[in-house]
Amino acid sequence: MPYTYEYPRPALTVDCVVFAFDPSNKSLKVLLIQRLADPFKDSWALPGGFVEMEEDIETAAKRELKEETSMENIFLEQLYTFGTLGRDPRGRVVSVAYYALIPLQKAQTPIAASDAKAAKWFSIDKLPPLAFDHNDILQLGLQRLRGKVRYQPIGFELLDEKFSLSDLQRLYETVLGVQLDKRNFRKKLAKMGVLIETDEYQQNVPHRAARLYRFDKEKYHQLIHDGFNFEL
Amino acid sequence: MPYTYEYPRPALTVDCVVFAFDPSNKSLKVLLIQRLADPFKDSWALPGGFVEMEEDIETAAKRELKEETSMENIFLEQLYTFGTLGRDPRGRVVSVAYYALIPLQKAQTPIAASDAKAAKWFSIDKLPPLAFDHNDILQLGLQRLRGKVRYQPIGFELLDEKFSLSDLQRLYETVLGVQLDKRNFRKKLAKMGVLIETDEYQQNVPHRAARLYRFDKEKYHQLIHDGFNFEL
DNA sequence: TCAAAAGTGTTTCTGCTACACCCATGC
DNA sequence: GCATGGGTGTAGCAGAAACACTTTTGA
Repeated sequence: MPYTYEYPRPALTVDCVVFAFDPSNKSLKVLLIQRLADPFKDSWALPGGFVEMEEDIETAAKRELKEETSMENIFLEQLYTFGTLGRDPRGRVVSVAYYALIPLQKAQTPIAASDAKAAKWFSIDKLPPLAFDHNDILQLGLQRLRGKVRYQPIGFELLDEKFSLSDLQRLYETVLGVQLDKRNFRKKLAKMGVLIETDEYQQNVPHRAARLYRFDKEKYHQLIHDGFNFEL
Repeated sequence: MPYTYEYPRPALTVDCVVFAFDPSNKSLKVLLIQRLADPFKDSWALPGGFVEMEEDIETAAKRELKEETSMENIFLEQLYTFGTLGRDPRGRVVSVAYYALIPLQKAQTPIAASDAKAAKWFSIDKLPPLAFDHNDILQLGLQRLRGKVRYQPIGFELLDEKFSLSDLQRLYETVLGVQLDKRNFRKKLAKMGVLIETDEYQQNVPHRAARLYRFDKEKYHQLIHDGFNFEL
């Protein structure tokens, strides 16, 4: 069933840089799949695939994500469109890259979809060589995450719905690669007033249990509307 | 000469949001073309066109820009890729949008390219209705410009190579939509040390002539390298 | 009782804000 | 000589940074 056009057209794909954060060892992780077929058979690559004709690009990205993680309602934003000649040995392929943030706790063990031999979380400082220009894409995603995390509250997307202040601090320290002062960090967040104190505490920890908080999206949007600026 | 593929493929285009700044009346301008053919014949639209098969996407954007403005070496950055179903009545068309910044002084009168009846600068607060989803694209470009101008020195791209401090201040006031204090603005810039004082002054002004400055790109990149952060 | 992390205030210092007058030039 | 924008310094204040000890819990 062939499709014919008057002028040549590139193929259109999506690729996803999926981040997760493990507070226990302060490591930022990326989801990779191992390719089942050539080109780059057995190489690790970003999850992705072709955009269907009757499907929005972002929908395609969500579909691919669901295949690998069985998760829906994931935080997802467009990152950049890669279309240099020769980036795919099969011919002209333009790829719209997205980045996604998911709470590691909720993420089940990743599933190898039909086009993958395996799917696995990799710590961003222990990455294997990647297929195509996927390393460029991944690095750009990382850069975007680091840039955006400090003036938009997207970091919360990497934590469970309820989290301790120390986990939040560990997240920021990891993503930004800095050391933060506990008291100043808490003071700043308290002043912003976008955290809701719950009555719950950590369970089964071998030390004093930390109180858990939730991010107050409503309040945040209201504050934004009034000209507030989230920062650090 | 038809081209045939096993699966259907969207057409790929580029669209450019081209900004310029007129310090004399503090207005931010956008370049629009008037469409020569259907769909949206006679409507105003962003300059753009199809991406050739053997051409990088950014190269396509530069080519389109050169056709309308006869300028090369323009500041150009990818903005977002628009691909919702139904955004073009002719069928599935995915458009990679770019935004460009050019110094109004250097820009000659825009030229209507082959696909355009006219090309004209519009002040962003007096825009005509636009074809396709081009208003969305334009607004996103504006948002990006406003967001980026405060922590990356891209504003200089909208000024001549040599400019007065007042022009620079007017630019920031216009883009950000705020009023700035002259002394504080100058103090901040002086402290950053990314401006080179020239020995030249404004010509033919009916008042004291302002000294002209240049942006020091070298110095800026060196400072960035040392962990400096441009802001405001 | 020990280990491990949670939780909590004050002081210092730096950087932002607010603010007004004289200067040079063209008409 | 007048109108127009160019150019310059200081004082007060708010917010960031630095910093150490007590509390709770499980083992």
